[in-house]
Amino acid sequence: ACEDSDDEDTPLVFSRRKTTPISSELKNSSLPLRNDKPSGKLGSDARTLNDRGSSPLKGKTVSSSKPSSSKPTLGTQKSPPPSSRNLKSLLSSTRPSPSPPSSARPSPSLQPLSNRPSPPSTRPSPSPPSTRPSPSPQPSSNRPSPSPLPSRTTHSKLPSTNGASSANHQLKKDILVKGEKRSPAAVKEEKRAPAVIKEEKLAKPLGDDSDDSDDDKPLSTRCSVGSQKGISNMAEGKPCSSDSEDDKPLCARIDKGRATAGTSQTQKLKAGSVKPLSTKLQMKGNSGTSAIKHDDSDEDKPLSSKLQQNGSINRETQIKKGPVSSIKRPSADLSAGHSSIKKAKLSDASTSGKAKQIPLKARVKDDDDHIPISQRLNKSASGSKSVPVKKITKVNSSKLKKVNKKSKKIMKKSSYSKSSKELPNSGDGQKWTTLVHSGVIFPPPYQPHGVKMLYNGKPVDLTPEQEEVATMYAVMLETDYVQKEKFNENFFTDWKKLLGKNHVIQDLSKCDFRPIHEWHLSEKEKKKQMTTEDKKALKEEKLKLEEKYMWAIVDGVKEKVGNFRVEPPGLFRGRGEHPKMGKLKKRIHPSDITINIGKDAPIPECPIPGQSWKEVRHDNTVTWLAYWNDPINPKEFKYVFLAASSTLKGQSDKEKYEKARKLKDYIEGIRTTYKKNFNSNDMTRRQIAVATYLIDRLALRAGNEKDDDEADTVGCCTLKVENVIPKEGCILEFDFLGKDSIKYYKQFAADKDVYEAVKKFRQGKRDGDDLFDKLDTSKLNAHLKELMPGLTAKVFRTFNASVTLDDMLAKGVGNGEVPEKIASYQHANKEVAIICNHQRAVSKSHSTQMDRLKTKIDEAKAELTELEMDLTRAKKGKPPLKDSNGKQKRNLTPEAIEKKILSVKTKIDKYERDMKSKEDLKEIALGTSKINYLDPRITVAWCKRNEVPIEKVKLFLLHNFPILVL
DNA sequence: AAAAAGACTTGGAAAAATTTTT
DNA sequence: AAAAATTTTTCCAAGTCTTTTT
Repeated sequence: ACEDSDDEDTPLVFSRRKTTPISSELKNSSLPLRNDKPSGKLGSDARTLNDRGSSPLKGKTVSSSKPSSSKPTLGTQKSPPPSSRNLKSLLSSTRPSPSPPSSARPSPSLQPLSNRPSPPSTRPSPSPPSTRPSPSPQPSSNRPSPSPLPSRTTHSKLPSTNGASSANHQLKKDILVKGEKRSPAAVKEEKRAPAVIKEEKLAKPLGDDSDDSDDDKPLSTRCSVGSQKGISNMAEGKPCSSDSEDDKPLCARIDKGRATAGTSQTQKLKAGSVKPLSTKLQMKGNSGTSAIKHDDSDEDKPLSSKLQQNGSINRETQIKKGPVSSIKRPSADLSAGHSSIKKAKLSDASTSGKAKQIPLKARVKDDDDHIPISQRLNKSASGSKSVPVKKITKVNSSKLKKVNKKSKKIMKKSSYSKSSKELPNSGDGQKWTTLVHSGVIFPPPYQPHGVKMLYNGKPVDLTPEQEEVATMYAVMLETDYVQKEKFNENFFTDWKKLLGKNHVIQDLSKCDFRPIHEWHLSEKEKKKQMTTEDKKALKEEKLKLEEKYMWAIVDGVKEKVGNFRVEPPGLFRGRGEHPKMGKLKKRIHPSDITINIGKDAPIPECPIPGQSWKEVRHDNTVTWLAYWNDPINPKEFKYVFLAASSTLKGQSDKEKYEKARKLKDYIEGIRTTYKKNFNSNDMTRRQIAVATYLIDRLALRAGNEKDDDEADTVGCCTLKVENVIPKEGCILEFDFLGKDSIKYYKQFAADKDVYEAVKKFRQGKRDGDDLFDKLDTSKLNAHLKELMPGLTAKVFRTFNASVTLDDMLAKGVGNGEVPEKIASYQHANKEVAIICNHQRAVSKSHSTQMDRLKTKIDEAKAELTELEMDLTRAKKGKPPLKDSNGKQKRNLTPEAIEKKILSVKTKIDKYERDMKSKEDLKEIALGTSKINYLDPRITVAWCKRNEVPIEKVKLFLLHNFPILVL
């Protein structure tokens, strides 16, 4: 009975496709495709627009993507933009709850605990705050010698507050639909939908069903329930976890104590913080108000329930508002418009939006496709300009309807059977039925520049091949790589092969690449100096050349291709201490490339005359369009896939989030299970239990085995004895290099049993030995799969992210203005990034920028002082003093001066906030979590609840949210 | 069962595009 | 107009996890 989720999804998917075909001018247009654009990919759309794109079609000028976000007044007040509606409907919950969004929900407040001042990071490590991957040697991981200090910056970030409890979620409640009108057709569609939803509900294990039901129920009920729950949860939350003890207080304390001076904030401990998810989850299950079955269930479970609800809701809404949805989806809209109808803009003002006129090419021509999402959103928000928007009319709706129906049916059938996995592809793993694309594009051949490098101070003649490689090195002269021995060694080895044994160049240290480097710089400068027009012309030319490679037609739908450019030759830039850094990555030729394409599709012509593809396949069980063997690691492949905005990717993305949601229903049982095994006599079981615990609580990666010819990094299963140090008070200190050689440092207050188990696992081993000697990822995942179908270690990361996001957002934003709300969203995003340990190097200009802000604040403060003086004098009827330049200022009334004072104060506050947030985020990377971890549905629901236009949350512009869109 | 293949997702940094400030 | 700051894309490396082979 799990399948429900699928059902939900389905509709969406279909809708996209339905979106109707747009005729894009692209060559492909002839085909029967629909277009991609609207459909699913928001992000893509945006890009398209910007880029060049695609073409514009009917002349509408599409406003470029940007416009939307920026300036225009927020869309909030105005009638909700179409897009928003859609989203809302989707996410939001179900029904049109009459209640006003915000008001209804229970206040999230509750957790007194949380405030812990997060102490500055403590970490003992003297590590210089400098950025991370400093080449500094400290391979803690391997050797026996325990690594001294973490060289890189580590950040252990603790989430300061813990979100442990958090209120529950009121997502559902929030959802309101603003009154948009739906087209009749839409309505009809809606009706159908319901059935599907119900089914889904049933399927879920725990309380899912209830969720749905809840939706239906009256708001009031829900609300009350929700609030109660919230409370209960809170209470429960703490208690339940033994963690609670450890977590917060201790950790915090500890951290502080140990805190090292250097990097501060980031590295705080996080024990407490980590947990949130779990606690929440647990709470749910337990939550008290049992009386109301359904309701409770929904509300009780914070995340899961919410999510589920959302999902279900979304569907419903969507369905109901068929029209609306169509609107949202760019595609749909587009489609409609495209063919015949491109009437004017939508009726609503919103749609009209002012399009910014972006010089971007993309929109220029065809636009339909591209415009979609972003625009819509934007438009509504921004004012209205007259941009012609396509209207979605009956036609669309009708089309949509049809499609939906079909889709629904299909979905049901297929998805039904299997609950979890393969929604998209019908059973056998088939990924597509027809696939048409143009292959790949190759980098231009090398153009010798003739600039001579020096050897022993004398110019050296090089053949073009030799010069090409020398240039690759010369270009990297300002990077850290050239300081690394391994890099130089590998480079010289490969270059020497080209030079030949008896070449004059025998020693890299006698080589002087600066002439070539300078040439490179001047070329760069030249480019920079080109006039805008020339640049534009150049770009267009490139676009024209690449245009046909940018699209593929999958099952009749035009989709964007991700990386159709074959990687150019270069020197391998591995991360961390990669043994292969500096090796020559040789040029890829057509004879290295295998193409995958539909059986009936024309085989792409090989772009290089006289050469041919290595192979052409017609494998519809995979999604790649082409691949070649990685020259650095011949056993591995480089694939050409569709862009993230494609339906195919969107689908799997959705499945990913769906799986995380499902985990909520199982998490309690899983936790109970592993706790039981913490003391198991069976060492393998015990290790699995502890590893699962760490993955659950700390969101660690699985940790597959690695070869010796890769950088030495670890994940959970490959943790070494030296990476986990038991400290006083049940504290475990984690210190290791994870993916991309990013340092992970955290002091974590573990369960007593886990703490003891770790000590036991360490016994009799040396620093470099595996902590979990009886474990590897396949065993761990095999075990997880027994607990929940489809469960693997990485699902916990997504799950943790969802719980954290949900929790943080549930805390509420008060009644601040939109910018404040956005800040709270960003804060939530930051917590997720912290949990996932997503870090970035501090930018070189960081300190400069901070200084600059500081100066501004000082200036503003000086101004404030002066104004206050003027005010005092004005009240006494005296004229203001002269300003710093000795000029006489105008006489102002006290009221006017007070007004000025207020504005200066506001300005100061803003600067201070900016400064704080900049400092807080200097080493945290938000991008990855935004793109890969934040469930768009949660974001959309939050936006609705808080009346924040989603375009304000950049997330949406970035990717496809097919999901949301659903 | 374990190693090798294969296919796809996740990540940080660099580059490019935009926007804001000077 | 130029420079600086920011945001968005691109690039491609580095993981995860599944499937196939040995």
